[in-house]
Amino acid sequence: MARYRVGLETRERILDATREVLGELGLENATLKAITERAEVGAGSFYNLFDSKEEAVLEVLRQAIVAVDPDPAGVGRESLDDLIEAFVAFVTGPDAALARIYLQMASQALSNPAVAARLNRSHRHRVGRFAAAIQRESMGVDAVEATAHAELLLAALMGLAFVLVHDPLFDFPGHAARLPRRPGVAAQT
Amino acid sequence: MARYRVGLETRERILDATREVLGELGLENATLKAITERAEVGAGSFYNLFDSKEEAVLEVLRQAIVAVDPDPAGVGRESLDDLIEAFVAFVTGPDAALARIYLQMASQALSNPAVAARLNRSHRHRVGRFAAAIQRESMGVDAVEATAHAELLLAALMGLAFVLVHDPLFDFPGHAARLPRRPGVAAQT
DNA sequence: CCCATATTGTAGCATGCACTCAAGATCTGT
DNA sequence: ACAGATCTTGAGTGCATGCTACAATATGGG
Repeated sequence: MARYRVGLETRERILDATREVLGELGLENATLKAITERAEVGAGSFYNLFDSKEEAVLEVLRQAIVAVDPDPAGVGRESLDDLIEAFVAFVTGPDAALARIYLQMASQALSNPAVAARLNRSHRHRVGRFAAAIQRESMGVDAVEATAHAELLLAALMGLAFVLVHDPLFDFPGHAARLPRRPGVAAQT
Repeated sequence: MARYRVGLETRERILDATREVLGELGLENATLKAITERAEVGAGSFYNLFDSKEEAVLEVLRQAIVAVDPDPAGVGRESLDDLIEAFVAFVTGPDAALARIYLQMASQALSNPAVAARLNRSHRHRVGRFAAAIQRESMGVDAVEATAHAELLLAALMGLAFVLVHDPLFDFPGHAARLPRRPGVAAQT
């Protein structure tokens, strides 16, 4: 739709505003008014560049899903520390808005099967990456054990991220650093 | 407001319906219509027993916060296994609706400081209980270390609970059982 | 038997939302 | 500089939905 330079710039400005609003106010309050006011554009301008509000929102949600699992080129090479560090950077870095959006999606999915399925795929993929790194670093660990540990690590990272969002003073990087890098002793049967 | 037996019963029925609707449809879709239909009650009847919709909803949210941290009498006595088991029971047992509601609140809180503060208090209290149990069972662990480990355990439990909600086939109890009961080796500095 | 309470469901009111449109401003290639 | 395409505006439309009140009827209980 956008052909002129100004149009493309406005489009970006609207997407930025959408991302900020989603991160700060949540999906529910991400109304057209909130987005257009933040972007400093008229409603008509929005609809010149997007077919619907949904279109802009979905674009940002896609960004969030991608951002949580960055650098796909590194698959098969990166260390567990790298992966954890990347997650910490995702949550505490400049993309924190996307992280908040991702967490919101996680709960939004409670009552939205389509979102849940999408997140699940993304989640399983990340579990695979973590598990592969674990196996690479801790030999003698079989795939099942590595996957289980990966699941624990990711669950803990997500849980810690929630605490951080509720309490901005929470030392997220410190706790993430304490996470056990290799599977612990087997659980009692 | 309710004086007669039938009134009190209807009140309970409405609260049950509110809990179910909140768990299944989420806070957003917990409309008066949804609640009264589920409870098989007219709208007027609802307002004879509650002053507002908010009143019923808040009552259920309170239930969820209490349910996540049960048996306050046991404080100072229970084992870490007990605490973890209680959380597993909370998430997988008959109160699963309350668990889902609790998880929803966790994200609702992203854009609601009042809710966030309330959850934070509840969370810190549970961290304290977990940390105390850890110290009781693993001697030689100082309070700081125990608290940090408690934070990790609770974060992991929350994270695993989210996975379970997204994927009903997820083996939540199995993964919870794998959680390390004592702090691991100190993190690298 | 009588009054207090409970129940119904429709109607009212307000709100807020996504989206449209006609008119004028701005761009950009030529 | 021109002309047509693109961009922008912002009040306005229509719709959906929500919460709540009310007057009439039914039920409970002492």
